[in-house]
Amino acid sequence: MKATIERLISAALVALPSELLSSNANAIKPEVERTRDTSHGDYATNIAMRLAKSVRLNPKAFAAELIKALPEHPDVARVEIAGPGFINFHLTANAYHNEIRRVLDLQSTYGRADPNTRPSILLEFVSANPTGPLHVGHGRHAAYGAALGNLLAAIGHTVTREFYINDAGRQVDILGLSVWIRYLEHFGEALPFPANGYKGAYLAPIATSLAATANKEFFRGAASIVADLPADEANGGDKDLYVDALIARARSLLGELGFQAIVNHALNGMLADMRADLEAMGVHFDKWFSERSLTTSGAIDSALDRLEKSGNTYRKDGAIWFKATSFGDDEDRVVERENGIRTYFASDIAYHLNKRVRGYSHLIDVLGADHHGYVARVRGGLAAMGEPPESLEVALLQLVNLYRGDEKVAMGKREGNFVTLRQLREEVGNDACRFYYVSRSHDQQLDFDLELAKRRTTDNPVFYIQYAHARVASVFRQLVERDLIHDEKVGYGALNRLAQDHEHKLMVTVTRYPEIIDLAAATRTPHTLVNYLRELATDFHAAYAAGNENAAHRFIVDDAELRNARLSLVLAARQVIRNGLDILGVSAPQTM
RNA sequence: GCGCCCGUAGCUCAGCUGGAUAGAGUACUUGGCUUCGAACCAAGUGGUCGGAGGUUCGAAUCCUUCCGGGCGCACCA
Repeated sequence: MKATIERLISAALVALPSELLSSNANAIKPEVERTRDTSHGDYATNIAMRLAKSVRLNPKAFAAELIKALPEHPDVARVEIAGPGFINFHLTANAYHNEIRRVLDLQSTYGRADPNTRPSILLEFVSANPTGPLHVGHGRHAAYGAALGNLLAAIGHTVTREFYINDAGRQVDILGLSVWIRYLEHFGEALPFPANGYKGAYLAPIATSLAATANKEFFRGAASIVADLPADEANGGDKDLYVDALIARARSLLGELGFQAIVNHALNGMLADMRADLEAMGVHFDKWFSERSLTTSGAIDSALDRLEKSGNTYRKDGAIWFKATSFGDDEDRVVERENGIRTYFASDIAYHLNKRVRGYSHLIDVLGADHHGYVARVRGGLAAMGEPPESLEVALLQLVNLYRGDEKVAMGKREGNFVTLRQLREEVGNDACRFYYVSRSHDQQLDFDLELAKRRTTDNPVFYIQYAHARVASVFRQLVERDLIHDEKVGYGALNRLAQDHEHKLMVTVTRYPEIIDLAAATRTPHTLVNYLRELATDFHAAYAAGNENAAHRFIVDDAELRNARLSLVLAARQVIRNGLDILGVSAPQTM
């Protein structure tokens, strides 16, 4: 409907008398928005106020000219000038009836553009380190990323959802070491747990499965392992030196292959757990991309090559530096250390180059707000390698604070006392979880109240919306009980019988859905959709309650035309609620 | 010190990339179930949009500055 108005205005702009014609009339995209106040009609545009100056006319006079040039359209009942120069469009009732019929015809595709009508997007999110289970912070990334992916797909992008596995580097070695120690304990060989190791209980099952598959293949005596090692933190030493020495000892005792086998076992165990966790949350990834593969495939080599060939690297203090300052970063960055080992940043730019090489024109990274400093660096890397830096878009998500009522739940990752995503989902349920995470703007810190999320009452919006859906289902159950059926043909033809204010309001809100999807996708704000669904549920509940005030306003009435028309409207509302919840990854229940 | 995010009703937050009289939920006050689910609805109370300047037809929104809160500023990932 909005597109229709936009087209009419565009047509009027080029049809204006020549002295009023803007030189770039074809390029001007009219801004059309829903009116907030029904007395202002259905849609309004501010175009006359925007353009008046350039044609040296006051906005109202220009608006009058524009209206003269406006083509006729059956959906438009009348057009008028209001306020400082707004042009207000009043639509016919039939325009809305047609849109309701479209909802019912298109069903789950209502509000969706044709697939592949926009550029392909690589959407990377979560990408948690595989050294610990997903926690509540990752949950926000999962829920946001999944919802954003659905929104982008809904407006016609082809979306590849990707999880970047940080399976290279020291942290992963420490993970393998930690599992190895637990494995040794399994066979009764105890050595003091390194201060820098991963102490969490979540490694126990992985160590147990290692023991089951490998038996004593990796068993070594504690004495031989700790012999001549520097002191750990507990004994007044340095925890980093100690853990690195311990890893080196493990490598020498087990051989590189042996140690790698343990690391891989640990990694696979952690990844399987994260994947299961995410799938249970309804968050699916199309690809799990290994950081290690960047080394083995030579992607890092070729990325650094490209940097060097473009003259954007130099050597200093034995290390290789990238001239990040030439591309807007605060300081230059090391890509290869003195010891010949590449930095994390090296694999990062290689990874983003790889995304481009794989053919994605647009890249979106969903990152924690604490990574904001990293954006300029990676963009700079892309630019230095000859890729457009603006092809990388970054959505920064603010922190999640967990509350139980008024009490903040303390979380420390090192201590291993953080609440996992799995615990959260089990406690509050998946729907409340998915909904809550995306209910606030992503650049706002999120206070996740466990008590509120669990509450099955009106102050919990997820149930409020789901209840609207279940209520429609209940109406149709009632219909069956009364031996009636919904005659869609009659309903389609009788939509003009919907004369009540609350019916009209509901109809208007239902038809806003495609505009909301466009907006939420364009601004990367799933919470826009959340707010809309709440409004839609409100309008539905109001229409429903009208029947409690006055039986003549019920959906199921004796008058067959009216009944079927109302049922059609209610069905359209249900469809839109369902489509919206589907994008958010929240279920639309028939009963509650 | 530099960078990013935030500051809107008692509380939690929206505010459609600058529009018309700033909105929801919650809390509080009041009213509404003998047939479609009251897990609901209706009405009311509640605002210096952190402060001060500026940009223009028009600012909660953009710019500058100050105040307050959060997060970053590695040859860690």
